[in-house]
Amino acid sequence: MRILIADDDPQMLRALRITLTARGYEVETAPDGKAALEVAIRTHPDIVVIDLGMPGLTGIEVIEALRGWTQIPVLVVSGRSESWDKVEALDAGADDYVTKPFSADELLARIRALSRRTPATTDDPVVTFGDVTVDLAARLVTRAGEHVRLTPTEWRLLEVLLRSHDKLVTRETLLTEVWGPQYTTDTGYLRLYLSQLRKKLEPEPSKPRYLLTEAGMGYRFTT
Amino acid sequence: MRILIADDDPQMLRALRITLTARGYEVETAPDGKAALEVAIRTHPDIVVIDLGMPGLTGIEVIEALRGWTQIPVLVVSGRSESWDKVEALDAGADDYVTKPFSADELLARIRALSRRTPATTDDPVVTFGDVTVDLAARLVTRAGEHVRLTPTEWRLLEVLLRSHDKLVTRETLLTEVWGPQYTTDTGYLRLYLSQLRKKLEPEPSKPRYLLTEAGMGYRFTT
DNA sequence: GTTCGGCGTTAGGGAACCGTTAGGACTTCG
DNA sequence: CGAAGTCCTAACGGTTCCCTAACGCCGAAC
Repeated sequence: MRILIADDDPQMLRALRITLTARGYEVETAPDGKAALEVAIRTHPDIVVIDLGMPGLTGIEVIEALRGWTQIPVLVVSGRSESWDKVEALDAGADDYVTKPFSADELLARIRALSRRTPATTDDPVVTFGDVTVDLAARLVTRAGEHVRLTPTEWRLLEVLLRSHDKLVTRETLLTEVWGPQYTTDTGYLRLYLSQLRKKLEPEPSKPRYLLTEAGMGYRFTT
Repeated sequence: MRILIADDDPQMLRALRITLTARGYEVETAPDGKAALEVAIRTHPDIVVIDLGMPGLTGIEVIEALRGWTQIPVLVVSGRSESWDKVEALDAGADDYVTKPFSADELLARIRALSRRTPATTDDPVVTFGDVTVDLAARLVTRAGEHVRLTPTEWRLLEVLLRSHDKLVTRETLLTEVWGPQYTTDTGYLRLYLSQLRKKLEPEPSKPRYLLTEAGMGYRFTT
C-alpha cells in the first residue's frame, strides 16, 4: 500500500513518513503541487494525502489535475477550518478533509477507511493481460518488462477497447472514436491496426486471445 | 438518491430532512439504532448518516450490523470529538466522521463526496435463462460460463425477443426489426435463424423451452 | 389413409468480411 | 536536405456469414 504525501512543511513530511512507515505503508513525498503530480504519475500511489497550503499550484488545482486521470482516494489536510474551504476541496474531487491539528490516530483511521473502499470501486488505470501491462494514465505499455512502442493511432484504438473491458465495441464506435465520425465505413483501417496491435501485444497474433474479433459486429477486449 | 438519517434528536432530524430534501435527496429517518437497521433493510438507501449517541444500540453496533450485508457509504455525525471515538467508528466500517456542530454545507459536500464514489452500479442489465446469460449492453452471451458466438443476425433476432420478455412478437415485427420492412413475408428466415438460436441456447433444441413458437402468429421468449 | 400447409433442419454456393503484407505519401525532426 | 516514423492505399488468400434450396416432420383437414 503506497501513500503519496504532499506538503511544503518538511517537519510535517518527516513526521508523517515516520508514522506511516511504522504502520507498514510505503511512503512517497512531494514538497509542492507540481512535484506531487509528477510523483503521482510516476509511482501510482494507492492514496494521496495533500496539504492545501502549498506554494505554486494550489491543492485544489492538484486535486483537479489528479481527477483528470484517476479515481485514487485523496485526503486533504489543511490548516483552514472554514466550511467553505472544505466544500471547495471536496467538490473538486477530494474524498476526505482533515483540519490541522489532527491526531495521527485519526489520520490513520481515515486512511484505512479510504483504502477499504477502493478495491471495489476504483477503475484501475492499469490494465494487465498476459505479460502485457498498459498504464492508461501514463500512456505506457510494457510487455515482459520491455517497453512497447505504439503509434498514436494504435494507442487510441487500444485505449477505446481497454476502456470497454469485456464489452463489444462496434466498428462504427471504434472508427468514430479513433478516426472521426466521417470514417465510419472505412473498416479496412480497423483490420490494419488491429493486426498491428495483435502483433505487438498478443502471445500468438494469429490466434488472438485478448483482442477478439466478432465478425460482422466489431471487436472486444477481454482478459 | 435516497438518504437514511438516524438520530435521536427530533430537531436535528427535522433540520436535516429539510436541508436534504431541498437539495433533491429522498430522506428516510430513524430515531434509534434498531429502527435504523430496519429502515435500511427495507429501503436500501444510497447513503446512511448516523448519530453515534443514540439510545439502545450504539452507533458502532449499527455500523457493524450494516457492514454485515452492505458496503453502502456510512457518514457518522457525533458530538464526541476525541480521536479515539473517530478511530473506533471508522474502523467499525464508517466512511466519514463529522463532529457536531457542523455546517450544513460541509455535510452536503461530504455526502456528495461519498455518493460520487459509488457509481458501482456499472452492472449492465442482464437476462438469464437456464444456464445462459445475456448481457445486452456488452453484447455478451455465455452458456455455463462459456462464451457463445452469435452472428450479427442471430444477435439482432435474440435482442428483439429478449426485449419483449414474455410478450408475443409477430413474424412481421421480427422481420421488420431484423431484416427490414421489405422482408415481411420471408418467414423462412425466421425458421432458419430461430433454429440456429435454439441450437446455441436451448438445453434441448428440439423441445424449446425459452424460445417458443406460436404457430401462425410469431415467437415468444419466456423464462 | 391421404393430402396439405406450417415448421424445423441440413447443406452448399456466393458474397461480404477479415487478416496480412508491401509500398508510397506525408509529416517530423535533426 | 535527409532520415525516421507514421499513416494510408492496394491487393491477396482465408474465413465467416447470409441466403437459397431441398427434405423430413407433424398436425389438421378432407
